[in-house]
Amino acid sequence: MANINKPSIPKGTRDFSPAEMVKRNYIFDTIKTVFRKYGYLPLETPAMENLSTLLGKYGEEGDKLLFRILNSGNFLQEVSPDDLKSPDANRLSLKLCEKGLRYDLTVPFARYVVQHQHEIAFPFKRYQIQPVWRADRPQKGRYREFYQCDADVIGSNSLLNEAELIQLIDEIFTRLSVNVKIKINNRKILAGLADYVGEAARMADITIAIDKLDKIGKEKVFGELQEKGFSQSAIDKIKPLFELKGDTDTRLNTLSNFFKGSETGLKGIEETRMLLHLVSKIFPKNQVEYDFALARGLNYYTGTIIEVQALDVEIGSICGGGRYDDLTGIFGLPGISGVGISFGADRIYDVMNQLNLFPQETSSSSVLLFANFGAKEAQYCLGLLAKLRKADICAELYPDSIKIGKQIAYASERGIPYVALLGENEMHARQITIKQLTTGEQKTIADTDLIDFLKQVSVE
RNA sequence: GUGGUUGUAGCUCAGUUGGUUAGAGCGCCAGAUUGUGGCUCUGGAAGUCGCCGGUUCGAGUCCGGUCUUCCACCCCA
Repeated sequence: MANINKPSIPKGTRDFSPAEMVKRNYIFDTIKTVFRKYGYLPLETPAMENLSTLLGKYGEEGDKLLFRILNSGNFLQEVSPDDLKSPDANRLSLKLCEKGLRYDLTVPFARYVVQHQHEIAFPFKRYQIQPVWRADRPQKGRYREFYQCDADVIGSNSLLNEAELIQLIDEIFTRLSVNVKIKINNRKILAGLADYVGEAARMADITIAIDKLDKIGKEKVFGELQEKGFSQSAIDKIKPLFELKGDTDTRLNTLSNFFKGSETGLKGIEETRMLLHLVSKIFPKNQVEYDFALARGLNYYTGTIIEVQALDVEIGSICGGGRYDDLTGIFGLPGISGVGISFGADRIYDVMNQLNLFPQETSSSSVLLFANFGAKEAQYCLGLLAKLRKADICAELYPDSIKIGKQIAYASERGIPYVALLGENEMHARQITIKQLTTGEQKTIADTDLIDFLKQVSVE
């Protein structure tokens, strides 16, 4: 084993083995099936986008996490000595790179909608399942390449869309047997809050701090607000809002008293009430609740925000989304409202793996392996194999004529349940000896009965 | 991006204050069994101790750098 260079993959990326792919595809297939059922159409966009499409859409933090692609050819052409001396690395990178890997699926989708606006029938419902890349520092459940499964509807203001998405979330997690809590909130309420404390311009800081409530507790949230320079009087005004008690109606009513002066805040409360009402009509199997502290980082959300949490495993959110009123405005098409959600397939995988929720499936699809007894016998098997395949039975022939024991061990390892032993004796008698690997049982049948035998066996 | 952490055989891990040829279990390969996997027995292969450099007569062990792993921040799926 003289390895010149140990092979490896970049930090935060993964290989998926066949066994893992079977499980991953189970998740993707479930999600896709439900997306289609609700009328969402497939869409794919390139792995790379122009940096101008991506920059500035995810906040300052997000810009840092974009993977940039070095220009081809003489990429130093545009660079001046001043650029190299400048402490602003970003300035240099803009001259070296004009493309970047996509950071999420929503922004490329917005780009697509604007670019193809004349071909699209609005409201446009699309789903998209593709990897995205972030130059984040990896941790458990956090990768630099991971898949997002998005469903968005753009070109409609109706809260029916939000309700439908919640129904869709509910159905997908029910199908996957993952117990979840679906939390909703509204950015307008958070804007109302910022309004209320007289810091309307600093809503982002407030929401980021509030988002941590679950994790660090309210004292630390106040501490963080203080650190960020909010006045004590502003913080004192926020405090009572953290003490909201009672059911959702009561809490929303209390809030609306606070927000009397804020039109936006009241609108948010109204929307939330309406959405909860609509959701009550679809009888979700999972819990749907209003969460005042839900904020979500992405700053393009303007209305409803949604986040889904697994109940039985400690992990970040496994699905999230919301309404963005003007995402396409940046690309020159203002006034089009959209709402969408994104499933984090990798985290869903982790959750299901920990809870053992994947259905039992063999990693091999073949039910039968013909052992290879030699050139003559192997050729004889080809005919039988062709018949099996014509009958849509997955079967294969071991390609090399090695020890039978090895071939059986191979089938066993592959999870193939039956091995056909067809040597000279069987060949002349037009028979097949079939060994079932789970039990070790073995019996000889006429070769004309093979298809019936396998069909019967696969029904069991 | 900040602070910490990890790396020894395919895998999980030992390896004493720096001292000969770096070990174990599992796995792998071969044979016992030339047409029968799992069990058993016998034998075997496999490691530039993450990488680069330094200190030393001597480094898996100490120091620096770098990459990787995981964790807490930041942020997020």
